[in-house]
Amino acid sequence: MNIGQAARASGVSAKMIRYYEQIGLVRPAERTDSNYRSFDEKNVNELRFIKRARNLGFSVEEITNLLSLWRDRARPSREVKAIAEDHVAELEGRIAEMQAMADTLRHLSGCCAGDDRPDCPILMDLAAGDPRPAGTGRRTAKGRFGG
Amino acid sequence: MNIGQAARASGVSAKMIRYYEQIGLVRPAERTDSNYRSFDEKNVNELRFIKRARNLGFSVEEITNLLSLWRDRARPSREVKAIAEDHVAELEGRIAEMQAMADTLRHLSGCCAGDDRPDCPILMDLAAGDPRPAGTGRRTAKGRFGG
DNA sequence: CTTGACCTTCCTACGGTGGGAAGGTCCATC
DNA sequence: GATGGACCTTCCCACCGTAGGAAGGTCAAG
Repeated sequence: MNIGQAARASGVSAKMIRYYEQIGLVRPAERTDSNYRSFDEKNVNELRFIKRARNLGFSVEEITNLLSLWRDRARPSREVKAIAEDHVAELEGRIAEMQAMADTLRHLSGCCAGDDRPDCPILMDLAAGDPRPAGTGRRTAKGRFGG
Repeated sequence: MNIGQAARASGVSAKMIRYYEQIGLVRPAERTDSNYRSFDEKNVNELRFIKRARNLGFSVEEITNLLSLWRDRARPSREVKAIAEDHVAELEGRIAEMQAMADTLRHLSGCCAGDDRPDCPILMDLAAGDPRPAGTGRRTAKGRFGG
């Protein structure tokens, strides 16, 4: 199986398969005589696993851990659950922050006439409002969902 | 006012002030004879405006527009409101996606014993679940809230 | 005059994804 | 056996916003 076929079969782009190999998320694929990567069903299953985990918002780092637990037939489910719960907590934190932003903006929008006149509570708030740090615990890394 | 003082007064780091100048979000600051940037109250107010807009999740691009509306005393509030509403819609979209992820994961976590045994519905789902694309309209750019 | 706090520019990294160039391979068709 | 096109390879660049640090200049206080 070529990288393109593996990509279509797994839903992970060829570009990303190479990237995942490069950063060590998956083991380097076998190579043919002509240096083409070669994939089997097992590889594709792993890629699908990764794809689904990404769709649930897990970072590559978290997936590294999930993958090694997946491969370990003797893993305690406790460890998997812990990763999942941590991730849920992080998601909830980010949701709460964005919810606060959206709430504030909806309120301001509601106060804004939205007509031809220049008076605008949204701009007034931006110009004079308190800093409003959008949640206290600043996220430090891992800009997920980025372009 | 030095860049450091402006940074403390506005809540925007010196690093970011230089960056905002570089990308054209703010006009290049005046310079002293020794090539130090020099800021006045007006500059600091602008930085505070930016800071608050960022805290509400606006992208630099959106802030560019907000700033020019802010400076334009004759702007129609309609335009400001439109930007705000667009942004709220985007926030809501992202919130919904993350909510779906969190819901799925909470469900799976709830099914997982989380003990020493290896049986784990979370891993089972990742290994065999359907692709579950976490919302249909893939976001394309602007990883906000990143590292 | 030294020390240390500040400033300057320039380069690097992060997360994850895509775009594209330059060159090699494989297969089918002429 | 040549040719063309679909594929592969590696390598570099971009995005967004933020931070870290190096190498060197400046300023004020001791």
